[in-house]
Amino acid sequence: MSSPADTPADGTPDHGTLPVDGMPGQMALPDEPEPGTSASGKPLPEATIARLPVYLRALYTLAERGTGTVASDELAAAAGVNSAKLRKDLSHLGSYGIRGVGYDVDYLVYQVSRALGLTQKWPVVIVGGGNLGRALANYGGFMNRGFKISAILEANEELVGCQIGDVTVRHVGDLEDVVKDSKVAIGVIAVPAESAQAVCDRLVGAGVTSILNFAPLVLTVPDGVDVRKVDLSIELQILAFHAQRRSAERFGQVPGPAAAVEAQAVEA
Amino acid sequence: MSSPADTPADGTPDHGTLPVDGMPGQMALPDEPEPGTSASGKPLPEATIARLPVYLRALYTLAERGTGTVASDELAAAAGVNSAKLRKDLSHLGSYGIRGVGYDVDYLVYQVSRALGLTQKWPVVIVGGGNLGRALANYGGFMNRGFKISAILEANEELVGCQIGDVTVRHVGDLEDVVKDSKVAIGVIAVPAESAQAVCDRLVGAGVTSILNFAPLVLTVPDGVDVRKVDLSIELQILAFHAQRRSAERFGQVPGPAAAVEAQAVEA
DNA sequence: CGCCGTTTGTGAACGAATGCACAAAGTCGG
DNA sequence: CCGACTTTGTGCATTCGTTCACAAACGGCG
Repeated sequence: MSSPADTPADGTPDHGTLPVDGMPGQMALPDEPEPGTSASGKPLPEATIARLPVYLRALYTLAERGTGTVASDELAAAAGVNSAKLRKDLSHLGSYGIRGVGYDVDYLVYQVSRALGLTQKWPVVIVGGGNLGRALANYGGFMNRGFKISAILEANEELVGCQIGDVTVRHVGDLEDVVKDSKVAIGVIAVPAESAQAVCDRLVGAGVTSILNFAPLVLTVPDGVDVRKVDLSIELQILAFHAQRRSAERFGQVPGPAAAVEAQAVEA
Repeated sequence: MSSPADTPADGTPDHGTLPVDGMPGQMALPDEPEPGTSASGKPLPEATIARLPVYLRALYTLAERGTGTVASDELAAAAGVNSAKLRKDLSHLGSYGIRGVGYDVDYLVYQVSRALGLTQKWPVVIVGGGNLGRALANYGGFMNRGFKISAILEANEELVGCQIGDVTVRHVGDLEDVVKDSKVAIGVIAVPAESAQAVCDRLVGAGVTSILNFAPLVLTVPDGVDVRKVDLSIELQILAFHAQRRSAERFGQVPGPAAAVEAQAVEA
């Protein structure tokens, strides 16, 4: 826990050549807050947690570009948020910036990763080897940082045995074995809505406590299981709402999709 | 409020055979609020807008099951939210429930659809014919309600000409033509991060004002263009955070993915 | 060594969203 | 026609999140 032996950026910080993955060499910290709690002992605000991955991605991009330190303004711009918000978010993790200078990129990558629990690789099982499952498996550089695909499972016999990335598709019957053998705690559901609840039940039964659901339905799970959903069409519908709203402002009355474009074309 | 000529469920409601698509027969309304504004003239809360698609999906499910009316409790349960929240959300659209009874399902489907601007079909162009683009095109019943895929565009010559669902993949060079010809107002970016900004610029240049971005980077757009992003890995990272937090509660110290499952197995 | 410009971290004001609890408004049975 | 029961719609208190604005802290320079 303690052992404040070395400073964050130890003596000669080797910016430029950076170990983008894993924690930098010997970065034991002054005092690190408990996982999941802010520096003050209070739990991290949910809104902050949701933004940390965005910051992390921006930080990786900066790191790859060789940026050693970054000010909150720049990082905020790269992440697409307000700089005050960014500073408050980061302050919940601890005081990891240097006044008058900014944040050490590598150091912050490590701190944010640690806060999110990504210093180790979580084994993940993807159920569903269709287009969506394949897209997920190939999400590449970002899926792989902090996660490892233990298996891709599929009911369709024809797909079993296929290679997706460096993972071979196995039959969904192996679900329980995979979860047990690889100590999988996170399951991803990428199957049609009809079979989603059944898959969910099996995942939970096998011991999975975190589920990411891509199927368009509300899953029922027992207490203690964490479900998050990603709906590919909800965001589209929100866009439609705003588009309608914008075009309704130009005209007096109800617009319709086509009118939206005409209005836009007229003004351009 | 005014002109109570026809009740929502007119005389003999033909529940069971329902025109799931489109607005029910002759449901002219007492007074409909402007698109994008609540019944009181104030704009709809953003949080409400984000939940309307969820309600809509739950309503469609109920409608297919032949449910004629539904109480806020049931609908809330089906949508996975608090019933008070649901009622408040719906009240922003207008007073479309019947006290002591509940909501007429078909009628509410129409009202929510109208609020979201889904009474007409928005033409959408999907850029990227990879796994993700295909998954989107096949999202089926929910992608199609309120949206119509004008084209799927792809740079890889080998994929051009393929059939995805009932749409033929065209070359990305046709982007401007497609947008112009079909009066597309919504573009979906499903290409690798490297080319996403370039695609975005072309979409905006062609007149698209709403963009749904699946590429893992922050897009830069001029004012007046609405961008929403869906990041397949962010939700996973949030799950990792909570999983870490849960397992940290059981033990005293920093856990790691494997420990999480062990803890879970022990208690089960 | 002390001053100056810069940038963080945060208290405080504001605004948005949630959830409670209940009156108003409807149905249904008698 | 009335009274009991059900369910909506909403005022209110509270919690959560955002934004402002500034003091405290840092590096660098003369």
